[in-house]
Amino acid sequence: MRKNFPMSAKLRDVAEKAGVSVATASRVLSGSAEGVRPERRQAVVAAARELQYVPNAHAQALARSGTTHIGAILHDVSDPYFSEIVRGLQRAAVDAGQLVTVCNSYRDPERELAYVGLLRSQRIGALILTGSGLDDRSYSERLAAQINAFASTGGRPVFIGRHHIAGDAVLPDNVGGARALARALVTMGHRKFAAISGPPLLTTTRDRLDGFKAGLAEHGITLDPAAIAPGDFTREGGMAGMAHLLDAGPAGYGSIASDATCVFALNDAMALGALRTLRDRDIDVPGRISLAGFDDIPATLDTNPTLTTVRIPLAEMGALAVSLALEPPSDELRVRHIRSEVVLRESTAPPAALSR
Amino acid sequence: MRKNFPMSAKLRDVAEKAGVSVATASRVLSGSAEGVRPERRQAVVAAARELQYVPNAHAQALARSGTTHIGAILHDVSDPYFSEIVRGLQRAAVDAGQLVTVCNSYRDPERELAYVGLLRSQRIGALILTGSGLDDRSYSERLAAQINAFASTGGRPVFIGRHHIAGDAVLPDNVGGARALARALVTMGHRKFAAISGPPLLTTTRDRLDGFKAGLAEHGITLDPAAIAPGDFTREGGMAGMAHLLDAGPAGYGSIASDATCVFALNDAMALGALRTLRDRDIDVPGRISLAGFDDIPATLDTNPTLTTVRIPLAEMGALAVSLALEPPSDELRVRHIRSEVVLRESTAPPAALSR
DNA sequence: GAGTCTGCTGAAAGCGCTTGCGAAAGAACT
DNA sequence: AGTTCTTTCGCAAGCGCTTTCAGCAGACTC
Repeated sequence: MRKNFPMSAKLRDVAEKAGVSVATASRVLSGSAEGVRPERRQAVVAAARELQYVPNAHAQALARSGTTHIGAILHDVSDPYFSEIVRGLQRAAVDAGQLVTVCNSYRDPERELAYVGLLRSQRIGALILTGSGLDDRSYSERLAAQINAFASTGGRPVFIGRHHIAGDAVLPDNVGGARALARALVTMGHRKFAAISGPPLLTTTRDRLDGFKAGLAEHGITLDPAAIAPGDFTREGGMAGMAHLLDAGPAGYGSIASDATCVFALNDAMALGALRTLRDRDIDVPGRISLAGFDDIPATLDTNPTLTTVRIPLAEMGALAVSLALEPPSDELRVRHIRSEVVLRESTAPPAALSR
Repeated sequence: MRKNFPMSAKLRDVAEKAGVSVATASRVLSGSAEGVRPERRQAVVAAARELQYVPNAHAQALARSGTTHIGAILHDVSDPYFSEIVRGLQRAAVDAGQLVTVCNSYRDPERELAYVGLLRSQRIGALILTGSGLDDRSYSERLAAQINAFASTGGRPVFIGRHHIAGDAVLPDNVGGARALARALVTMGHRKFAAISGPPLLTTTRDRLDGFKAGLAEHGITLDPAAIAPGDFTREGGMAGMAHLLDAGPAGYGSIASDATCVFALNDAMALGALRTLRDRDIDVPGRISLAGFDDIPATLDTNPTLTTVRIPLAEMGALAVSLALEPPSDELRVRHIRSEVVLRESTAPPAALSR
């Protein structure tokens, strides 16, 4: 494709026009050499400008065997959680003169694996894998194989928010954050909880749920398994999850909502959905029921009531991942643990009837 | 950098292991040839798998002089407006087997120009420029030069939502949408309006403002220039803009809010911010004042009240841009006009005191 | 003024892959 | 068995750039 086009000027053209050899031209244009007489230097620069010369990055990559490209694989850029991360990634990457290729895996393991291959073939210098890891044997093994191969050829894999297979990692404190949230909620007066969970196989789901349970357990409270609605980390999932809690309720329990005074949605997107369902049914938040999310995506400030959540510094994590990727590799894997922080807002309040 | 690493397997290794020539290996691995005996074919495939062979995309790009990479330059991926577009872009690109490199320009013309160069040097096949164009002479000219050079070497530039310099374009109907919105608002009963504008140099700002004014004009209403607060298309800008309207008010007019019954924020992000300011001051929306935005980003559904806005199919526009970029080039520039649609939600209602 | 350095340059060898072209090896015909 | 087609392959020439290495001035020694 795109053949027989007046191919853009190449280094040779510049060299000819400047009356020097390609070697010299390369030296001045790629900056690597000071050892070129000023006059020629200028001649080359002038010729390059005149010809609108743009170096062929592929040729350069081939010749130098290395690129200035970073690959990032994540669930979906338009999901605020990831787009915040990407923002941090981008910023740090640009500062380091790197370009970023982002790929949406839509949480499809196969697609993710395919992207790893594609990105590897682009000879990216670093690969950043974001999003909860999947707790699946076959997948993990295949991914590990790819990652190892990548790393063994000098590539730098970095994981964000997921169990790291063979690379540095930036991990938010899901367990601790959820536990702290549970504590805060109990302190507020809540005793009966319900939750909207995430995809069962995601490690994030497990960590947050476990942390939350642990926090409750500290106060001798248990989370009834029947009060855990399935969810998928999307807004729609949150809507459905809340509806599930409200309608079906666990067999024999009647509606959960008439029982629980506080619902923990495992991420903000679902909390947003849950809030919508609640509003649609005219259920007062936090009057009748308190609601908390996790992540602290920007939208949590625009809801009414504003959403209580656990803040994790998404953009910073992205930036941190890039800097890890760009640091010279070390012998042992580096893991950066990121503190999470409970942010109490309007969507949670002491249970209305403090009777109990 | 990253030298002396056990470089990953190359085609030659695969060929040797399979006992064939690189030419043959290339043929089977790159699929371009059916003319290879099945047995050898399999031998090559097997060898490739065994060696974990990953083709070097740079070498391929160089040899074929062409890539399967699309570049996209936009304001900021984490801005919902753009992340929706990117989502559409990504989807369409993947379907076409293309990778996408996204670059955040942060609306900085210099950065944008620099990215065009960088992306060109990556020999991307298509370049998608998103976000409002800047109404600046020098910038336009330099960009046009770059774009023309790109196009003249077979590259396919496509513009989304901005005046196209020299490439196909996907344009939302900003003028028409804003006009329709104005009509709807007037029909609802409003007579006095205020607006929160965008960056003055952006064409989008002008189009939306002009459209809105035109809509009002149809009913003999004019928008007092003093009732137009400056804005910057961000949430914070919206907060400030609304505060400006509320506090400062135009000299001699007293507070705009005590006058206008409806505020049009030129995009949803600002509308969100405006809503926040309104809530902070306990000003009822739409009871005391109606509010409308533009774009219909997902977050408009999560506010309370939900936001009246003008819907433009962001994701579709992204996808459309990719398909334009991938179609064989035509002689004349193709321009796809995208219909926008007024979506009335809870944030607008007839003015409380229909006295007037 | 012969011998050494230093500083610039250019020739040329790749980087890993694709592909046009001719050769080899069968297949199909007299 | 000798010819003529087809297939199927491998050779080798790039793709555009970087970088080593050796060459050649001119600047320095003594």
